[in-house]
Amino acid sequence: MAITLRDVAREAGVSASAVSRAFTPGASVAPATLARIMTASDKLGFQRNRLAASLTTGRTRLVGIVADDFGNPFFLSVFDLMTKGLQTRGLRPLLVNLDPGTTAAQALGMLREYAVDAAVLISGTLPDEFAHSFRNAGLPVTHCFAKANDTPDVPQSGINDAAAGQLAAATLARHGYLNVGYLGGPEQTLPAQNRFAGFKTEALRHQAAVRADYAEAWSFTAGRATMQMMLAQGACDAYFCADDVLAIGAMSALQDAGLRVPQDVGVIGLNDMEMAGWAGINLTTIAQPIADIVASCIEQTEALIENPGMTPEARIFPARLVLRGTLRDVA
Amino acid sequence: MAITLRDVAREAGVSASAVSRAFTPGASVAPATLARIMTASDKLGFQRNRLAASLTTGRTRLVGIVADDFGNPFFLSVFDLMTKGLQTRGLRPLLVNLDPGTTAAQALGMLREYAVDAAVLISGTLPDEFAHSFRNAGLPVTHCFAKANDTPDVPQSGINDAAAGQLAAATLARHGYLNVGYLGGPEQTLPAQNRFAGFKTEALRHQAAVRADYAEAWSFTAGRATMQMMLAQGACDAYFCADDVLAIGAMSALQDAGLRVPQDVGVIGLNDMEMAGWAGINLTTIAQPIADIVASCIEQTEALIENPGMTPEARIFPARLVLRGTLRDVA
DNA sequence: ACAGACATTGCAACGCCTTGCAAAACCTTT
DNA sequence: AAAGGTTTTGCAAGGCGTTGCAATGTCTGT
Repeated sequence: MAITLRDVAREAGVSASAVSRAFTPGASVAPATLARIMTASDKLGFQRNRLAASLTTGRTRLVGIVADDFGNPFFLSVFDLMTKGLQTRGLRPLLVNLDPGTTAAQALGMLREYAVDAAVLISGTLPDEFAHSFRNAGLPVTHCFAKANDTPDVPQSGINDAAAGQLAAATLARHGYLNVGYLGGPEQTLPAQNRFAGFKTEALRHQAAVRADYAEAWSFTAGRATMQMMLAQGACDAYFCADDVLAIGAMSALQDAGLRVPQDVGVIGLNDMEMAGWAGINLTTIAQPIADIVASCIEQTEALIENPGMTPEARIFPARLVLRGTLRDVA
Repeated sequence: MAITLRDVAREAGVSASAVSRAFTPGASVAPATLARIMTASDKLGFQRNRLAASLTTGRTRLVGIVADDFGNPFFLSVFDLMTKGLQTRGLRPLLVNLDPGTTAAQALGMLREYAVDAAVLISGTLPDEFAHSFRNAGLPVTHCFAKANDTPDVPQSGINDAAAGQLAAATLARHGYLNVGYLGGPEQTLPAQNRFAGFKTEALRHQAAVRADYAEAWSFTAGRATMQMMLAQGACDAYFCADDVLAIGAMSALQDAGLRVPQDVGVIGLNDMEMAGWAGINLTTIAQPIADIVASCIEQTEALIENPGMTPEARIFPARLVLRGTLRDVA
């Protein structure tokens, strides 16, 4: 059916090895032979089968992308950057979309079945177990948007969540808010915890009163519902929402409660997803440098494939304040 | 390095064929043997290499997902459904993210290199050339959210864009709008054209005045900019925006111009993406039944893999009106 | 207990490509 | 023109599974 190496070899009057070498950068082929092979190959429409090649090379150039949150638009840009980034390096993304029931072992099975060269975890909410069990199985794995430990056991790239929380608190303090609330994502997720930790200590340093609540999910609806609950117990001056979608949901609850942002209440988000900049939302937020993070993660993945023994490093990128219209002016 | 069939065979004291058959549903293996093999396999942590298998079976169970719009949040749900749907059928999505420069031939190459069993095109804006050249190369291909011809040359699933446009026009008429505008996506894309065609004829049937403009992209910013232009030439009573993101952008422009929705101007979108239902947006829109469309497309893909000669069919799904708060009440 | 039917198993070849090795071809150099 | 050094090339084995075929084993009915 499909055209094989041998078809091309026959057509060009050379051996199969010659053809193989013609398609292997750096292999030794005489220019004239190369030309003949290329002509034959083009004529026949040959495309070498990377998977057959992988049998001997042990490399598929397939990278497993494992993700569990296709609900948050933030990740759309991440997938875009990630897939394009991999592609330009000649790597191909194989998607594994975890639904809540999927175990680490199952996910690992899906990846091993296709002999991926590496896996990258895209998620702030995936339990460590995934990274662990992949690594224990000898599968190179990196973590993108991870919790960012100092001594991680797999390479990771992301922001320092605690520092981002701290930045949020400092910003609110600078704008004169002294009674502040934290609206996190699901409590058992690391980012929700770490962002709060940084937020809290910094807020306390400014003598602010702090309260916290956690949404059921990183979603508009959950953010809105949680803010409604928080309001029932009295409003704060300002809220730090651990994610922009959460913040947008929260603002919708504030509006319904007749509170104006920023006149009555201040709001600051995190992620700086595209929507945060839309007129009508105009959310002040803390930006993750996602292009840098994704690029770094790809680099780490490539490095890890080359050298699986490499000691894992946490690459921390600076979060940046993006001032828009949801905080009152500095006094 | 990795555990192979033969390792398991040795451990279980059987031949390699036996092990292969143990993992092939429907093959003939004695229960006792099967049990021994499974024990050995579990003990060793064997995972069969589908890619090696594909060499002889000619099937990789890999499906290429080719998409070109990672900007529109609408597609996030589509990817979610598509990848999960494929996974549950034991198919694995290999992503090809087209950037504007990528040619059909390049995309085809990426897919053939990995011997995908089929490709599914997810996009309303991809030129026909992609479907054509894939099919000509003998690669089974289906089109999801396609223009939906009556006699397509590849299987496709989607709504009837013209009918959706018609529904929009009829809805606006029912709500008493007689001076209506159409805000489409890029003019050269089929959905933008077809939605307008249906919209226009139906609007004219109701004696409405119709005007149209096309945005540069299917994005908030483009929708907003286009609406600003349209307003400069005098406002209509109501607008049909060919996509929800466009509609949200348009509403932001309307608001800036001091026009209230729905009191001064009506807006109706298309897609019913999650965000359309958010409090604060509350967009009246026309829903695509995306779960059905995606499921149908997966079915078609499987069918096409089984039987590549199958005559392609266009499966058209009904678009449905979702009434929210951006049209004034029916008189 | 035996012929016949059927289920189970192993052998060996095959799928497509890569690669170590040795032979062949080509250049230099003297 | 021969020796010696480089490049190029082909051979053959190998990677991991599948599968047609023939051989073996098991069970049925009589």
